[in-house]
Amino acid sequence: MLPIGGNNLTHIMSKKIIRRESIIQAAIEVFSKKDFKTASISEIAQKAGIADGTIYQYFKSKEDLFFSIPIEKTNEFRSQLELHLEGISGAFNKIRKFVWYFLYFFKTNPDYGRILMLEMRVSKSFVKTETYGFLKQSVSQVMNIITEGQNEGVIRQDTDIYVLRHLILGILEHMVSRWLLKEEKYDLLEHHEEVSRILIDGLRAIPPNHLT
Amino acid sequence: MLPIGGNNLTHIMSKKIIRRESIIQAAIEVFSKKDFKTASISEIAQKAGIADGTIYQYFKSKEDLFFSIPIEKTNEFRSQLELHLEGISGAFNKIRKFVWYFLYFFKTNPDYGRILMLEMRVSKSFVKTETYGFLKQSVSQVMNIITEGQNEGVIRQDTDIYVLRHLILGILEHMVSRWLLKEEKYDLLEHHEEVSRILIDGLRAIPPNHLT
Amino acid sequence: MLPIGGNNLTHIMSKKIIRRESIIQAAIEVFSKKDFKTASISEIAQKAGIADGTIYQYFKSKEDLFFSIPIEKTNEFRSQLELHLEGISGAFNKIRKFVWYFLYFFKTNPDYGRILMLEMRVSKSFVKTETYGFLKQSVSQVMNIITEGQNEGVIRQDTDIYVLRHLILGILEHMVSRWLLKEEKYDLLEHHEEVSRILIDGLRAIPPNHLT
Amino acid sequence: MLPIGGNNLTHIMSKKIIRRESIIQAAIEVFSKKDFKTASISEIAQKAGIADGTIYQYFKSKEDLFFSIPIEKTNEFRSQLELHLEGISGAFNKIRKFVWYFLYFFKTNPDYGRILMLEMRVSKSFVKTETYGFLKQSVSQVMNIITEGQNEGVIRQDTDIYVLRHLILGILEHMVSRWLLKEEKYDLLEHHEEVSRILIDGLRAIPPNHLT
DNA sequence: AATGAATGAGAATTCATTCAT
DNA sequence: AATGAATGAATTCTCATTCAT
Repeated sequence: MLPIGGNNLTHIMSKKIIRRESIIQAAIEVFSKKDFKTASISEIAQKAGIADGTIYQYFKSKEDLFFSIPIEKTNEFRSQLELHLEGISGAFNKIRKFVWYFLYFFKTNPDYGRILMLEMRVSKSFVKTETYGFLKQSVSQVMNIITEGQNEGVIRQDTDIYVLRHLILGILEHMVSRWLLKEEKYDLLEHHEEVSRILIDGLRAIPPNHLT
Repeated sequence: MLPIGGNNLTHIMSKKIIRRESIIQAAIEVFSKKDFKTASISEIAQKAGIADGTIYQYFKSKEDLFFSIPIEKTNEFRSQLELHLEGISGAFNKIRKFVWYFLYFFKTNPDYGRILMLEMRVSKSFVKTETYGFLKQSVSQVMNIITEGQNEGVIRQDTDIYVLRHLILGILEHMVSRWLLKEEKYDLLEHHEEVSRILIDGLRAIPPNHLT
Repeated sequence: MLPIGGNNLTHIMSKKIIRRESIIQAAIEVFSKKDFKTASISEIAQKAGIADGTIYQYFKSKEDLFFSIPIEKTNEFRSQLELHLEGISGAFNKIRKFVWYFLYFFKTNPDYGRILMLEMRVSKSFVKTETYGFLKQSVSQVMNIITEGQNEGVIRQDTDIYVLRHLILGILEHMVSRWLLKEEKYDLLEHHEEVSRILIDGLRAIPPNHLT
Repeated sequence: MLPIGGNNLTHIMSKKIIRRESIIQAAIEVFSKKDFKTASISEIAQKAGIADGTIYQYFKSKEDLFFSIPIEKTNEFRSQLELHLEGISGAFNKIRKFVWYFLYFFKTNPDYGRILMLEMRVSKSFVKTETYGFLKQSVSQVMNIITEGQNEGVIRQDTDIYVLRHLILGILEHMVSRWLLKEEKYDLLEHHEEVSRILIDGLRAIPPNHLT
């Protein structure tokens, strides 16, 4: 027979975790439709099926709840990306996969995309958050791939590595943002191959004879 | 001597126009520091040196005022850009100039940049505005340059022209946004040549032998 | 004919002052029935016949409104007291009058009394207010009377003057407080002569032969 | 050996009493820092090392807990006072001792003083409490002393005995209140002799020749 | 045309109290 | 008996907008 106390504790813990996650899920739905100021705690509580006050047992404030959203989502992104990159060799192949996965992730998480791309990414207070630091780390894989490509000799070394990262992420974030603003009316993955191709040609070492 | 009536009318008209512009100028200052919800009509009125109620003689609502900001700024951007492209031949040279001018414009207009890049570009209601359509036109020059390059045979034709445009603007907007969020702590023009080079290599027709 | 502008301005000013006073009057009524925390801005606004928000055009906050109450009341107290002391000579006669007037003032201003005696006088944050300093000044007349009596040689000089002041005010405040807590069921002025007599005997110089 | 059941019961009983007292002790600490409304049950529970809900096993409500505070403290005051008066003869000597003990008690119990003097003494609902009646009894010793003095012929009989009591308690309560509001920055006992002297001179029968 | 006083809807947050475990 | 999660009522203050002057 298992000890009742331990069992009970576990049960309570998981109940708390489940509720916390259900609040975050409700928050994602609400914040993806209205901006931070416009969205209301009441609406989130209602969607989560709990009382307004209960939210404050799990989060210090509306802002705390808001900034808690990316944390689990980022973990999901990062761990899945790792799986997808598994077994792929060559920097360019990895970049192709990264481009695809980035777009795929937001295609399948448009609500979260709206929050991250159209709200947070653009908020000065978010940049000061620790969540932001956490998020930046999470795309550090891009940096690794670039470095790998430079070591392989296939990616140009005449350019600041941060500039290259900005290029890649800038393009991808822009694509996702436009797609969301256009209300997801087309397939976000549609052009992923073309985009990869151009990106890779831009990054490639030993560029072709300049004619211009 | 001109008829007094007409003179008077002109005088009144210009007074109205001048006041309208002074309101917009005040709005740019205020909206660049606070987001749409946080900024207050009162503060704008105070900065413009008029009464709160007076703003409603010139603009239907807070939103109307907000969305009126880009119009004159866009005209300025477009006309100046034309001057800068004057006399330059070759699609790649024009792209280099466009990249430079785009960054230069926001380097010298950071307040407007904050509003356009960190607020409007990301607002669903803005996308539905006629101002948005107007803004899109204003970067149509990029499209012309791309087409020109394709006709010259120097820009790849295997890729959707809209995708190419997104690439260019996505990178530039991303650069400006990051710079603004980092509180303009570095020189926005710092990397403009590297960025142009990579962009052009990515766009270039007859890409080099693929080794990957 | 008087200048319209001036007339108009005066008119507006007095309207603002009148409204301010009507808010304070409503606040006195409400705060005298409920303590600071329990009383609500809504109730005050309703009693003043205006919208909740209007109060915030006249007072920065609930606290600001609360602490604004004593200011005009204190002015009233002080100026009336001066009139009542006019023409009275002799420190003891003045003390008798002061005792009478103090009790009389709160007998005729019980609502204000409840606020001052049962709320403010007992609040640590009030002691830090400038209103508190203002209030202390307002009873400085007591000090003058005591000093006068000491110079006349009729009031004892073996005791700290502040102690004497505390004695007088302590007794009077206590009488008012008890009377208010007992819901004004008896006449506050009932014992004013006895109290004066005892007080004066306590203060008197050349005390009688101590037998104890 | 005593029967186990009885022992156990006693044990349980005392455990309940001890916990009740520890809650009251925690309440004194918390209520002395914040007023009734501002103090929270949560904070009291935390300070007592128990769960919020547990408090409601010992007290009906927050108010009930609040008003339970003075009961034991009053018993302490009364019994100690009796000891201090023991063996002292003469009404004036007793008054001197009473003044001293009153101030001494609050000097050594400032937390309770804050609650009694700055909160309860001023609360209309407290006056209706049975605790209030109990408290009033506890200072009935003053009445006894006054009567004693009148019988001895040393205390004036031309004045209502309740007025005399109010005088004494009013002065003492005022002294304690001021001292607490001034954050105990000086010695509360500093002036106790002067105060006694003046009080006694005020109360004394056959007052000196009135010159006024 | 300009003013600015008045409006009143709206929202985050706190906390005493309950009750299932 | 003890717990502490959940409740939901209650309140201050802000601010876009209106409208009488």
